[in-house]
Amino acid sequence: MPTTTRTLRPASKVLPEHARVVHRAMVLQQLFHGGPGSRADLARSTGLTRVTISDLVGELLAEGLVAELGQAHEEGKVGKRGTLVGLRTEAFRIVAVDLRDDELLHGALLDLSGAVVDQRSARFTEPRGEAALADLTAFCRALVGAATRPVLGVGVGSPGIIDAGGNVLEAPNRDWYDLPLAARLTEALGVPVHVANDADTAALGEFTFGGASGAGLLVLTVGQGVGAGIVVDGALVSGHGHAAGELGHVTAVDERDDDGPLGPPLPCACGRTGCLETVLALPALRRRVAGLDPTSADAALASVGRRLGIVLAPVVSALNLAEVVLSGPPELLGGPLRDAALAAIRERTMPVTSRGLQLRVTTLGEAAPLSGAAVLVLSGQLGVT
Amino acid sequence: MPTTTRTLRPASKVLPEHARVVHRAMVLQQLFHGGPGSRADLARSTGLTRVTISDLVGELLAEGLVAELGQAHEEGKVGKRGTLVGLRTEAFRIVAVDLRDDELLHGALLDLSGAVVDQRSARFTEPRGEAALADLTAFCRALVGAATRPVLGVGVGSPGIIDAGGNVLEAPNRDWYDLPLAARLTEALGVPVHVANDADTAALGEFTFGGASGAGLLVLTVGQGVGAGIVVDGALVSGHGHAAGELGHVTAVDERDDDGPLGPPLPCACGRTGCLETVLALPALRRRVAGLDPTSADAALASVGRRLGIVLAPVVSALNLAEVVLSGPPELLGGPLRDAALAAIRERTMPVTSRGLQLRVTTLGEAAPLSGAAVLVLSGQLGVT
DNA sequence: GATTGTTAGTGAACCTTCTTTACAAACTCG
DNA sequence: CGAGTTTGTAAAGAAGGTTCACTAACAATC
Repeated sequence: MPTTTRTLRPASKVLPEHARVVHRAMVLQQLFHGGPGSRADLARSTGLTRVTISDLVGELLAEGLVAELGQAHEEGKVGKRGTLVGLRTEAFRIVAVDLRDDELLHGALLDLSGAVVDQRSARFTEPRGEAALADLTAFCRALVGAATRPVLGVGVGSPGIIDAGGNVLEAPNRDWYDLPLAARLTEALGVPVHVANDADTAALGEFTFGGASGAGLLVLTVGQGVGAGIVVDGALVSGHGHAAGELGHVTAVDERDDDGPLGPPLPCACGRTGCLETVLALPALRRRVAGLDPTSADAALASVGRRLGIVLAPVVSALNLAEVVLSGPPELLGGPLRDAALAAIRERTMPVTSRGLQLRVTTLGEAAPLSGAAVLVLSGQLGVT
Repeated sequence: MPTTTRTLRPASKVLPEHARVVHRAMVLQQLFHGGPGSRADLARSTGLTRVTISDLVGELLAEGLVAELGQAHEEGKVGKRGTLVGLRTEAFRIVAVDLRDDELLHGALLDLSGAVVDQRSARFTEPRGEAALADLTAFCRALVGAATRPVLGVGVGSPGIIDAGGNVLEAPNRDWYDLPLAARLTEALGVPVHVANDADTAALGEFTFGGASGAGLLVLTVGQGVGAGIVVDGALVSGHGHAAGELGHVTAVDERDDDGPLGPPLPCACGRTGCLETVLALPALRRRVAGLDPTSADAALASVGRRLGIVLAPVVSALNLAEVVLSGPPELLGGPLRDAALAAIRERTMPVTSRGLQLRVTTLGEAAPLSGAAVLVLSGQLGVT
């Protein structure tokens, strides 16, 4: 009897063509992360036979997704040289859109390696409701039109609660409720569209391009608001109700913190007080350090970092995370804030938990949300992450 | 192009026989949860064809796992009556062992429905090291020998950090380090053995028998220590380093809580102070309420509940959990403690997070850890959860 | 009571995809 | 140059699913 993995609820049946999809994805995944290789190399790294790999590669060649790159040259190796096969990263384009900003639509064209080929922005005529959707559609259409190569798909990172099918359940910022955004855009553009929460796309971007281990990753996006995307055991956590990662409105400042360096809990847009967002969102951070001398500013940032660490400690412990990534301006998040957060986490969790923990600021910078949206497409269309 | 689910890293190849295993598990799963049904019923609920189901059922009949139970009788339905097929829950036994106690080994024989058929305990001659392993082996052997039906497997819930292969990475209470417990026991007993962390087995038990939704479940085990098992998106969270759920040693009481009803942070066995365990573990709870009149005792329990809620709030938010279950004595955990914890969580998280949240004490009672260990076997051997 | 329509279960033929086996081509090394 | 390796592909075989076709059993209706 085979030792099954500890994955419960298999849910849906398995057909030969599903196996094909999985194996295809494995080949693409290997080429994506491992770079070009011979068919024999692919066979070894995937565990499939050379025969099967030949067949799959033939299929991918026909679709134009991969190309033969000539002979492998390795000195001192006996035997026939393999034919290198590589992903044609330059032959396709991905459209990525970031909807986090209330005023500007941010978008980019990327190739399959995730490199940004073209980047542009547009102003919302109206950032809410059907008008916003119309703006978004036009923006996407323009990006798709600007592509000089076939477009593999469109990835959109949007604030709000979004299910796995790309339906926006609620996005107060855009006044969207129960909007089948992916379906609407797919229909309008004639191109596959994938939509996910902006923090989730950030997490995907970090997972794929940020060198994240994938064993347990939390990406905290710090902007107008605060959100989080979580990858556990190689999969995004969506949560019951698809609202996982809503860390921005967890209480971080108590009444009893009155006397502390942070001052009393501040009122939050959500109607409560002391939410993490009231101290960690960019406007709050900027306000807090404005006009302070460097030493005081550092102390102020550290006090925010400490509160962040206190909120994160239970999450890090519960999930035994390997990595926490702060996504936002490094000049605010990178220094004392990060250090204080990490110190607080270490202080408040077991060594076994904090021992392997990394806490760092994203290395992807500005492009992070767009890279993540691109991963949405890579994952959805090619099975590559 | 098929819309793949958002599961990243397919990892391993898919063969026809894997498909068979999955489909077999789907049939068993349906019979387990849905009770007996005709082959046609199974075809409808699994999505497989009647032909395939016939084939699979034939295989299961031959193995003795299922039996035909006569004709289905439904009034007012046209057509031939189906032959009911049901799991032979009485025909096999599962051995479940709970290693949480430092003095006693707890074990049981269960049938495939999870009902306890026989229950027994034994005293450790020595609860640590190789001696403890010898005790455990003998105890298991006795249970397996006592079974009057074929034993499907042995499930063990143990404290400590345990990987998916049943290797105990570290279990200080038993002085076990890097012990391949599942392999050792399998070899000694000649029966498949599955081992997991006690909190994880508790979570599995709750997931399977406690009517948990499965969309997001955290089971907090409160005993000598405090641990947690987490099921997210239908799978146990193991964590980088397999140490997920280590909530017992998250700081829950701060220095600044000195003046509060809980008093100053207490020293913890782990060397730090103010850990959740120092207020929530059973000894701590009992000590706190000892000799108090009911009103004061309730207040004391509520103050502990509040600290628990504060620790859980970030976790509940981050994972958008559907359900938190407290596993332990209901007389301590059920009343004011639970209420205060839930109140604290509601107070400190967004409505969208707390709205769908259930917080309750386990309904499985004493049998919870053993049921969970049994699920380990059901899951490992039959794919049923 | 015969007929009609529906449902259950199974056998036969076929499809897909993987594997095993076999082989030619290309390369290194002695 | 022969021996041994490695690559890539063709042909045959195995596993497990599906569709199609059929028989059996049953309710309802004429």
